[in-house]
Amino acid sequence: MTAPATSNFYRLHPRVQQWIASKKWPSLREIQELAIPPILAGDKDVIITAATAQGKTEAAFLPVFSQLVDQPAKGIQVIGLGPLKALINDQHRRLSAIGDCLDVPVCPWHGDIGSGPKQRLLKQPAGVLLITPESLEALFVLRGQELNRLFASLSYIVIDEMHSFISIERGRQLQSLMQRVEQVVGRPVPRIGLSATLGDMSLAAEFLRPGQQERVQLVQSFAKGDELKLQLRGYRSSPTPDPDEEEDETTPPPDALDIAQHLFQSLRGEKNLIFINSRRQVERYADILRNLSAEYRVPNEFMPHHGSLSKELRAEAEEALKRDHPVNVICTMTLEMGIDVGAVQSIAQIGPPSSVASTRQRLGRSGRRAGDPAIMRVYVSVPQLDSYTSPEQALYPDLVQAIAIINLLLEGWYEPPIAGRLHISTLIQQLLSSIAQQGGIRADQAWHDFCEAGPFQEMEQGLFIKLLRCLGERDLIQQSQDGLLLLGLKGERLVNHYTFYTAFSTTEEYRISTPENVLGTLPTSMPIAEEMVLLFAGRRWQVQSVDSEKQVVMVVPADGEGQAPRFGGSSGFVHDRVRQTMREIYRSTDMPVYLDDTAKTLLKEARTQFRDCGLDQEYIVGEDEQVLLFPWRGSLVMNTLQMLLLDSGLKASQEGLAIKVKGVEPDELMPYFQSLVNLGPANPLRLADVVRTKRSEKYDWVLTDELLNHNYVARFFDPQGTWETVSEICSGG
DNA sequence: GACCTGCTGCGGGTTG
Repeated sequence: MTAPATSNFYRLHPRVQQWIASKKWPSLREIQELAIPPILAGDKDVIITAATAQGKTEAAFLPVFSQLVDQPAKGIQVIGLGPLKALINDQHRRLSAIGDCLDVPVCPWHGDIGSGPKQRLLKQPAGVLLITPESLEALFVLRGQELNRLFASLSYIVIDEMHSFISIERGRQLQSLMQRVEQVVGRPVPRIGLSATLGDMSLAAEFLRPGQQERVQLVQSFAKGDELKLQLRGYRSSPTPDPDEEEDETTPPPDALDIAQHLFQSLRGEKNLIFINSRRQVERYADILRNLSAEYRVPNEFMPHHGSLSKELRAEAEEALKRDHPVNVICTMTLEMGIDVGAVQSIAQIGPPSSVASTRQRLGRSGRRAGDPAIMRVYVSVPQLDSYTSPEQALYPDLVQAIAIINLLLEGWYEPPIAGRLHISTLIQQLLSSIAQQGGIRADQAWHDFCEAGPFQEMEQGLFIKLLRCLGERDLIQQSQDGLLLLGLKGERLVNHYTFYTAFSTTEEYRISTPENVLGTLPTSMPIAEEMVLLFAGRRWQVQSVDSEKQVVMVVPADGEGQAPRFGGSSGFVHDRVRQTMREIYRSTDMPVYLDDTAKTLLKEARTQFRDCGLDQEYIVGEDEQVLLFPWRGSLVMNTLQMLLLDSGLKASQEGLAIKVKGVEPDELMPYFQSLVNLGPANPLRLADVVRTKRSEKYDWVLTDELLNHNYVARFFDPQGTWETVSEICSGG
């Protein structure tokens, strides 16, 4: 150890010091030093944030273990929550290495863990429990009466990859579960959150301890990651297809062949990750690259990995990454975090990334060995301009979005958490779960625990009462003589099914299978016919039979051209800041150094097209009988603005960066916008009536129109931001 | 044209 005498190292328990000494680490990392005092103090919540591969897990757990050795107790002392089963397995491996030396048991608990270890822990609760939010939910529902015995001496709650929970249903469930744990033990338990990509620290603190940010201490290391090597490669795609003609689904477009050719030449013989924005594209590239390998008579080193592949096929790709052989895995966000893939030489990203945070997360997969640079190649293609190209497409939005995201990444900015969502669906789950856990709850107590002093602080009391009434009418809950809320018949059925434990909703799927192996799943929304040739799991298959009853698609290996499945789904939100940065890039003349020659030429063209249609001066561009409005804002403002226009009887649709309005002239829109400015921010609830499809969360089917509207507008509208945008457009700023 | 995550109890068979 080269640590100075004042090092916090010496505050750790001697047995923990011994363990560290046995590892022969040259010294503790900065983040590991800094985390020791606040965690040992045990009177505050702590956020630990540092670049990837800086040892955040150890930063949290060295002082946590120190405390456990210092003050041994019966019962579970630490709950470690993680977003992925694979991550929990990985943490278990790393932490039990320490725990074994200190006689502190570490128990993994999730759906793939057999009943043996679970029963042993229930019989003899001790040490560290590593668990998913869903499995913790199951413990509350099924073992409500035993929780006190299990958790009475709980000292810490640790959340791994905290960013992956923030702003989504699962995160709200996690917050609620932490609060319910504290209620069971009757005191606050220090919470420790770990992440590399938290945008706004005060909002991250708000997530960790809602309403009590002052309790949260930030431990941040500014130790820079290693060098970053970056290239953005530009490609021209084929001419925009005639919209009247059917798209040919089986022949790859020339730009995809060019990109695949470059991947093939530059990545073979190494170990790399290739990120693509959709599962369909993963399958297309896997097919092209397999064919290239066959053409050149070399072994295929490209394997697909995405969420619709079976566990076995995914494990195969993961195992290949761990072995000491060249392999390139083509994946969606499935390999953004999770399994330790070891050292990969580089990251490729095909198509524009949609968020800064996920790009940073992907980049963290490369250059993990000290001294190795992180390498990322971004491939973006733009359409060939012809008579079908719209002015919006001629701005090459994909290219400029990729540049905007890279620039924001280099500035160190990440998307902050989204505030204001009601999460009514998750509140329903938590109410039902809490009733199951305790046998019944009082309405006023539930209001206090979940909303007034709990994680659902955006709910107003009036709305909460309406929700209880709605749940009563739908027979999810009922009220007993003495005023206790109990489960209704339907509520009972929901809670007793194993799908209850997840907060997020899922779509119906077919299983796709050969006589020997399950390959994965396909959404039932996809039209499938017998004889059809599909690209799946990096190979070609012919459909033999479809069993709609058992929901199974049987396939056999096939030759010939096939098409990649459409998996459906919706794209992620783009943040306002990304769109505003895009506008700055169009207006600037700076040429980013990481662009290749084609990308430089394309950026120059995009800027010329931006000026030529007057967007350097105006927000609205006229085109015969229709206008394109460029608000330079993210998804929420775009949605709100589109609905405002539709509400006024205008034919408005979203076209990438722009909103297209048919049948008007630019001059006619300005007086309308001026009236919107004068009226002030719109009433979003009235606007929600315009929207036809509002169900997206798990229990939305339960809600009355009024509750559904409230839930929808809190999630998909931004009236204030939209009013500011319209004001900006009117003032010409 | 568009991501991802997760889940229990129980019965019946096999193996040590």
